[in-house]
Amino acid sequence: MDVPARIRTPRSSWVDAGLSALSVGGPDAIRIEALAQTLGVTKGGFYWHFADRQALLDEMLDTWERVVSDDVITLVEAHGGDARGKLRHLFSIAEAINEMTAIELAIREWARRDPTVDTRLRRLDNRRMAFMTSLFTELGADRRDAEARSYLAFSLFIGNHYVHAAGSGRSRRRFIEQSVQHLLA
Amino acid sequence: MDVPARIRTPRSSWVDAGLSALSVGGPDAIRIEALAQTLGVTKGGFYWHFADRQALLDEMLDTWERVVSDDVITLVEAHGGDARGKLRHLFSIAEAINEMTAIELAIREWARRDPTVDTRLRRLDNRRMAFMTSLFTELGADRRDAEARSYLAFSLFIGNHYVHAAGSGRSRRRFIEQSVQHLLA
DNA sequence: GCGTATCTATACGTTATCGTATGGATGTGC
DNA sequence: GCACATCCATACGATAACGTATAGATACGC
Repeated sequence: MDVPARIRTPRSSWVDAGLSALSVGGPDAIRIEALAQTLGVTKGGFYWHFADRQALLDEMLDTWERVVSDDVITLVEAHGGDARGKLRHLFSIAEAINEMTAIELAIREWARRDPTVDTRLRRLDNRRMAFMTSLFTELGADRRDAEARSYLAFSLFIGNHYVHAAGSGRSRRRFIEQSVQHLLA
Repeated sequence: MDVPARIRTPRSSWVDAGLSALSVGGPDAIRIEALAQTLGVTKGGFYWHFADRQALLDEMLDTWERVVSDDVITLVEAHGGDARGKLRHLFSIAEAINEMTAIELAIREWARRDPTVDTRLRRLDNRRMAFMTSLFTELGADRRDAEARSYLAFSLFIGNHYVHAAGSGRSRRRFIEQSVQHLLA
C-alpha cells in the first residue's frame, strides 16, 4: 500500500534551486530546464512534483515567507533580553544572512512588477514593521518616533545594498554599525 | 544628395520605449518586438537603427547616465546658493522625478546581475557620492561624517522605495522630509 | 516625376522554453 | 519476485523572441 520509497530529488530540492536561481538572476531566471540541469536531472521529475511553473513560484514564496517572518521573529523572541538586546540581535541576523539578503532583494524587485508578490510582501512587511515598532516602543520611543525609526532601519538595511560606490564594500559594515548605534540611542 | 527626409520613429524613440519597458518590467522586458508594437510599427525599423538588441541596451544606459549625472549636477550647481540650499535642491529633485526613480531602481536591480551595468553604475555612484560629500563638507562636516551622511542619504533615497508596509505611501513623504532635516542638522 | 535617404512590412530560419505524454528505472515491503 | 510508489528520460508540439533578407512605402529636393 503506502510505500515511502527513498526520495531522490524531492519537492524541496526544486524549491531551493528555484530560490537560488531567483537570487542570482531574478524571477525570469527561474526556468524549469535550467533548474533540472542544476540538479543533475531532466524536467521529467519536476512535472511529477508540480502542476506547472507557477506552482513552484508559489511554493518558493511560501517557503521564504515562513523562514523570514515566523522563524526570525521566534528566534529573536527566544533570545530573550530587553528590547535593545532584541533589536541588536535582529539587526545582526539581518546583517549576517547574506544569501538570504540576496533572495530578499530579488523578491522586492519582483514585487514591484507582480501584484501577487507585492501583496505577500506587503503583508510580511507589515508584520516586520509591527514587530520592530513594538521593540522601539518598549525602548521608550513614542508611537510616531518608533515608526519613524523602524522605517529608517528598514530603508537602510535594504537600500545600503544598492549603493555601489567605491569602498562601499569596505565601509558598509562600519556604516551599518554606526547607523544602528544611532537608531538605538 | 543629402536628403534629410522626415524621420518617422527615430533612434531616440526606441531608446525611450526601451527605458520605459525597463522601468516597468526590468531588463528582460526589453523585447524588440514588444517595443515595436508600443511604437505602432514592426521590428523592421529597429534593425535599421541598431545592430542588435545589445546596441539598444548600451545606448539606453548612455542616455540615462548622461541625464542623471551631468544634467542633475549642472542643474543643482546652476541653482546657486549655499551648500545647504544645494543639498535641499538635490533632494527635492531626487524626490520629484518619479518616473526617473523607477528607471533608477530598475537599473540598480540590473546592475546586480550584469557586470557591465554594474561598472557603469559604480562610476556614476562615485560621481554622485563625491558631489554629495563635497556639499556636506562645505556644510562643515569633516570628511568621515560627510561620507557617512552621503551614504545614509543614498541608502534612504533608494531603500525607502522598497518598503511596502501599509501606510508607507501616506507617510513616505513625511518620513523623507524628516530624514532630510536630520541629515542637514 | 525622379532619385535618394529614411524607414517599414513581411517572411524566414534558429533557438529557448513551456507543458504533455509515455515508457521506463529504482527501491521497498510483502 | 511482484506490486506499487516515486522519480526520470525522451520525444513531441506550441509559442515567443532574436536576427536576417528583401521588397516596398514615404517624403524631400531638384
